[in-house]
Amino acid sequence: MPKVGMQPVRHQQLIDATFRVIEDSGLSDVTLSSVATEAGMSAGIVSHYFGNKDGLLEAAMRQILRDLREAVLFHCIHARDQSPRTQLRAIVHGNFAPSQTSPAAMRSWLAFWSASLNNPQFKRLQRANDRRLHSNLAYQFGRELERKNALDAATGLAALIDGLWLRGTLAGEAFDSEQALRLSFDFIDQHLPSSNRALSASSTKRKKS
Amino acid sequence: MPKVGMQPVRHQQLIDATFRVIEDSGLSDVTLSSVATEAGMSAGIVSHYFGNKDGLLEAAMRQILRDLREAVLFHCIHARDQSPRTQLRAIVHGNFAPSQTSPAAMRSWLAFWSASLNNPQFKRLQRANDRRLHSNLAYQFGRELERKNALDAATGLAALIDGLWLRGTLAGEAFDSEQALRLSFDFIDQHLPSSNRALSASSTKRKKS
Amino acid sequence: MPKVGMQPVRHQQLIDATFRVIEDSGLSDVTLSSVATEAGMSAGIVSHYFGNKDGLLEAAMRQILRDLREAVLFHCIHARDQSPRTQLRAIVHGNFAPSQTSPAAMRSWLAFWSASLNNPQFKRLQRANDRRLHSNLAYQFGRELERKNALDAATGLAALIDGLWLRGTLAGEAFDSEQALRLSFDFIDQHLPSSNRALSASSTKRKKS
Amino acid sequence: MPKVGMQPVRHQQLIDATFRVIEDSGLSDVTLSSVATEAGMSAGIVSHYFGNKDGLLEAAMRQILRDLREAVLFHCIHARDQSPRTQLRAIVHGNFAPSQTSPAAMRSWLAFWSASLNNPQFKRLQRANDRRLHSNLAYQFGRELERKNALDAATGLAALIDGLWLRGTLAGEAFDSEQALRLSFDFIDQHLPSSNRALSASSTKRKKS
DNA sequence: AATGAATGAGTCTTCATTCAT
DNA sequence: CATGAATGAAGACTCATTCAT
Repeated sequence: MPKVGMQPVRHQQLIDATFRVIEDSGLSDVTLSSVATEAGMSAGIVSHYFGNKDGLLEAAMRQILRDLREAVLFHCIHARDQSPRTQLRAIVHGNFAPSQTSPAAMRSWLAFWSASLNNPQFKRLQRANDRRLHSNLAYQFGRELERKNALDAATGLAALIDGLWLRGTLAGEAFDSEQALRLSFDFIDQHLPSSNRALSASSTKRKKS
Repeated sequence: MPKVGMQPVRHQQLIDATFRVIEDSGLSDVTLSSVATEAGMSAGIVSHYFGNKDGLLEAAMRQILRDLREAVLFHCIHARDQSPRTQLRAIVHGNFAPSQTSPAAMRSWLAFWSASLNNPQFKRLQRANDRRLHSNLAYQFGRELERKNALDAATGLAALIDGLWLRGTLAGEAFDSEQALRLSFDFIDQHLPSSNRALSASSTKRKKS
Repeated sequence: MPKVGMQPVRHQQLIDATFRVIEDSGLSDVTLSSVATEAGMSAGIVSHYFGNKDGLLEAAMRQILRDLREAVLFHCIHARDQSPRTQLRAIVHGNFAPSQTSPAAMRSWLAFWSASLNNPQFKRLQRANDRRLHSNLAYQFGRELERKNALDAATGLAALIDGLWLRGTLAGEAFDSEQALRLSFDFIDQHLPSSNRALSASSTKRKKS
Repeated sequence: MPKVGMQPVRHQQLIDATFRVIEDSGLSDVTLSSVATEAGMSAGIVSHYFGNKDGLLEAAMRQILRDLREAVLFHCIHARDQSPRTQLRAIVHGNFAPSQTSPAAMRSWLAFWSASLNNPQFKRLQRANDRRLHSNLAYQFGRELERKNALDAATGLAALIDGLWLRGTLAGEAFDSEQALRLSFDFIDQHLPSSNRALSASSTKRKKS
């Protein structure tokens, strides 16, 4: 009973199953069988839809990247205003969206990063993503800072975001989004001209002497 | 040609070979054969010395962690003075030491991080390392800041270091130590009380309007 | 050429191949490759069907045990009458049935016995089999003898059967079923009350003095 | 410090170690390393003394056979008298001597039997042993019975002994020597002319009707 | 005499992939 | 469209054996 239009559905089901396997046992346990079983399908199905294992993994990585893009876009669109500070905060928010801080997502990101070091295709996808974040941040910082400083601020904030995310992932506990946001916002405030910084509640205080 | 006292030598040769394989082809290509071949020995030798593959990988990870500890320690000991700012800079310096930013080291770190998500032993080692960095930073910040702010500054700087390191690794080009140091030092200066910050040459400048 | 419903067929083919290998070269030469080759299949097939080597061996042992049960049952059902003497003879007959005295069967039994000393699963199967034989014998002897004597007779006959079987196996020549039956039947006659024994033609004769 | 005359000592130590390994983990775990470790020596020592693994195992089997011969001989020599019945009992006693019913001995016998099916050298040793038992028994029975009957009695008693021994071994509990002796003695009494049998205390009793 | 370092062949097991149905 | 049987290559691990010291 061949059904028409099953392709996109099956694709999605298999990709979702892949993430569940990654979450449960890591990338090294992603076998075509385990994914097929997790998806409730037969062993040969993955090759049928994705050609081979790499095809599946690439599709999974593209999914993750798309999720991130959409999360960032969503926060930027729904931001209170278009000011650099608000937009920067929105970008940060998108990067720490639940879809990115779930255990499955965190494990997958790390796995893909690791894989990207030796897989040209993964590397391409991952670098495009890196550059997009940096360029978005640089654009917003650039609206208030000199280009050189804006680039540094963007590099710093991008690193801070990734670092917070990485340490959160490796910590083994649920991701502390609140702290991540606070530290990122502080960084933004400290780099944007002081008029904005005044609004920040969490400026660093000197120790009582 | 069996010689006595070869154990430590062979250990080191095999661990070095492991890093070379990781650098060339990634953790997933670390095979007992590939390591043995790289080391110019026979296939059974790894099990002979490390019990099994996990034993080898654990030894390799311990090596990396030890290298990092020693790099940090070295910079702290040889720092100009004991001031928080100098010591913080020394810690940063250690984390970006050549032994940590070589392609082999960067790939290995990423591989071990990824593996630590599903390997309890790796996770333990990695978390101990994370905590050491954070506690070192918190101690130095704590000499000038209130405890709460010191902890936040430590978390932020640790994240910034890891993030710079991570993005440098993924960038696929030689690591830009100079930039990493500059951005980290800026972070330190911006969190330590202003008397010290005045010395910083790279303060953020407002865009010429 | 994947066909549906091959499972039971393949199972049997592989078990048969296992027995052939045991017959030809002993249990220690039962290799997944050797079995697969003997069965005309590929190396990975055994794991596919039996999970692992132990699964195959256990299936083979179960087969042997089932064959014995069926041989005994067959002789008991087709026995001339239900008298203890006839039924005991039937049990003996079943134990020396051709399916149990073929070289393949004899080697396999010995191999499994040996293995059962260190393999709990094998030991369980083998002990259940031992107990069944003993309890069957004890039941029949019990119809004519006091319980204590019946148990002793059962133990003795079971031992005699196994011993004849064992020595026949180790002798290296074709199993002498006729002798085994005669000696076993004598044992039965000597333990059942004399009214039955009178029928026996092979009573022990005193040496002519 | 090379010592003279160590050879026989080392030989014995290694053979003893072999039996301990067989007792603990079965013949399949007898590796040159495990034996050497058990003997407190180095890995290469077995090859040094026995040439190769088969040499060790053959020496071990010879030891077991010698132990049996000596146990039988001991009981025959120290028997009360030279009557066939007493001598047959002595032979039985020897076969169930502690040195033969220890767990180590039982496991070793079974292992060697199994191995003898495919190892010509083992088969030779084992068959010589079988024949010796049978011929000893046949000689004693032959002093009272016609040759044909004596041979049958010998075959039956040999089988009974081996069967009792085998079932005792497989039972997994400590060997019940008392029962084995009683059943064997009964067999002897039932085959020797009745004048001797009258002495037997355990004649089979008819069930109370 | 004795050690133990080193080798390399052999075995079990896993898996991506193919393909007849 | 979908299944799952079958293959065969590759990897981890074991172990008998050799041999320089």
